[in-house]
Amino acid sequence: MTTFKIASWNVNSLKVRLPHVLNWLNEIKPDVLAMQETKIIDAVFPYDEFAKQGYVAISSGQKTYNGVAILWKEKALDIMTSFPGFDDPQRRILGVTVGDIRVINLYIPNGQSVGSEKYQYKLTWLNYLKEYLKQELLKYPRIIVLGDFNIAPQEIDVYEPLLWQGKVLFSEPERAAFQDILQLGFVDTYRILNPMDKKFSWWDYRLYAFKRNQGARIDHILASDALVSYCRQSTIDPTPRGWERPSDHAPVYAEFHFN
DNA sequence: ATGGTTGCAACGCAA
Repeated sequence: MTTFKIASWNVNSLKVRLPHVLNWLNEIKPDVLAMQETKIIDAVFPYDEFAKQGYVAISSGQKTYNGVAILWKEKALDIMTSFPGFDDPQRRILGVTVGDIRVINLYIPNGQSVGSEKYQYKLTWLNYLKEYLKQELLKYPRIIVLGDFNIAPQEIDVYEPLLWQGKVLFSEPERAAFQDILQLGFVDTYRILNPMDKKFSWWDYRLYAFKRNQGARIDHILASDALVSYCRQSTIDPTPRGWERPSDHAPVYAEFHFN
């Protein structure tokens, strides 16, 4: 029996959050950590700090905004950093393969507000994602798609559905795009294993949102149909959100048990 | 209540 623990965390600046990330890795010891909003270029990525804890890092970063990275205990192959035919300067996707598992780390655009240019970019991005995942499923049966989706899939995933109605992160087109992705052959591991739990992964920095637990579940770990039966646990860990100078997102992680 | 806070980097932008 081997267990495989995979995590995702929007760190909102790896430079600022590095101590939190190192502490959390030491405590939870995931096999893989996918990070978003690293906001750091590859040349100054803190590879050595992670190597001390036994992780190899791959970064697809940029200055100031966006940036994704994956930590893994083994060598990763088939690195992918942008959709075919979409020359996007924003570093938002990182796909890697280790063993027989394909991992796709996402920082889906926030969308700013419904109807804005950034919202349109988000929907366009989601279309490219759908096409890409469709192709990936033909190549790899075992896929984990995880990251900051910036989409709360259902009413149970926001603190006050009436307040969120029609708003960015919860609008119908975004939620429909999320369902379309599941339709390709993926399962939201948190929701299938915790059908009634109303827990959040992100809280706005403003207005004491975390203290009031006014948040949304927008960070997800999807498993392809071939992997779902091996997933035994999918968790949100709100603890680091309460630490000093936190990210606005909590880490999430899922555990798979293989024979 | 159309605010509020954080990170970046530079006096605004993105989240």
